[in-house]
Amino acid sequence: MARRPPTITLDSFDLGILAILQRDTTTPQRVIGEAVHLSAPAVQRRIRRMEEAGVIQAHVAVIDPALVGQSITIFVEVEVISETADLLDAAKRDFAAAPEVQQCYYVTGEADFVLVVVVPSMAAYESLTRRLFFNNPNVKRFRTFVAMDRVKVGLAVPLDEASGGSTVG
Amino acid sequence: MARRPPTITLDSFDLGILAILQRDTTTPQRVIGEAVHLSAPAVQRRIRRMEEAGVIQAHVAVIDPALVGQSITIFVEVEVISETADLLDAAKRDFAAAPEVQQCYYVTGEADFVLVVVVPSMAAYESLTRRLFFNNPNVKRFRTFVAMDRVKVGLAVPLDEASGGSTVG
DNA sequence: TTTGAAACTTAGTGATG
DNA sequence: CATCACTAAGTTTCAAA
Repeated sequence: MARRPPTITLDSFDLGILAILQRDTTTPQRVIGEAVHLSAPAVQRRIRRMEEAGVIQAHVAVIDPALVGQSITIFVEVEVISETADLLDAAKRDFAAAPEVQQCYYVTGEADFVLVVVVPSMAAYESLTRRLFFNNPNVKRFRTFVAMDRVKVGLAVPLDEASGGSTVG
Repeated sequence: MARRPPTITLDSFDLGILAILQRDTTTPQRVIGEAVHLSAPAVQRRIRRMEEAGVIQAHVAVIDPALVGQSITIFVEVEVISETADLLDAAKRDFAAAPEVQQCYYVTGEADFVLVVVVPSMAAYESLTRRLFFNNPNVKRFRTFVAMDRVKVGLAVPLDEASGGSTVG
């Protein structure tokens, strides 16, 4: 596991680099350098520094689920009965462990968890609900929202390059 | 824009390659080749083919929102008044255009849209709700779920390598 | 058709000023 | 931080299965 120093300061160069990388990691460092007015080695040093700091968590390929036979995206709100720490942790582990679960957030509000699920069929989803929800005595209820259109999908973070720099701990 | 042929067949080699790339795009083709028992050029040809087919949509860096000053992730359910095609399209365009909106799905069920929003503060979120929801006469109501824990975040698709191959149109 | 081996080209990396 | 030199990876070519 990568160590994460408690704090890191990002200047506008770093934010400019991030803005490019979160759209296309294959961009040559030389081209990035031209865009942010820096040499390629300088760009590389900043990228490595941000990787070590945990700002850049990974470089991944984005796959179209429909083209690999996983054509259904479902949104699930889950409400639990008991919110004791250990029961919550158990639920988190169960949800996160399922490969069909793309994303899982523990939230405030009328629900306790929100999941984004990708499955090949409704039958597969039904099977998943049995495994994750009906089999879990701590799940009070869940609501299903089937996606008819993936209007916008991604993990891109808004990088307001306007603000000079950001120091975060 | 990349053209997308109507159909493509993926064999177990392709699925093996995808399984690696959606976790780490920086893996050298030579290493991928060793993992799936193929030479580096063969791996490269298959990657390019999948890119052209749209199976691989992009290669992106995953950024920790908290470390770039965007520390709040919010989940929003939106219900609209009228579901005519043009009003829906307008809503889709508005939501997708906002950089704070990381993901947007048009869904069935009690809500019409589900959004994943990333903002630096609740004030910024309030401002966003004014812009996207209160200003839009077609938005009936919306419900907010603030994420207290990002249990699992990613776009990784379940690739059941077990199934020999998949043909999708 | 698709593969693997080798040559080639380009990008990533480290040293120096 | 930029320039240069070096290494390693990505890419093309081509012959064979």
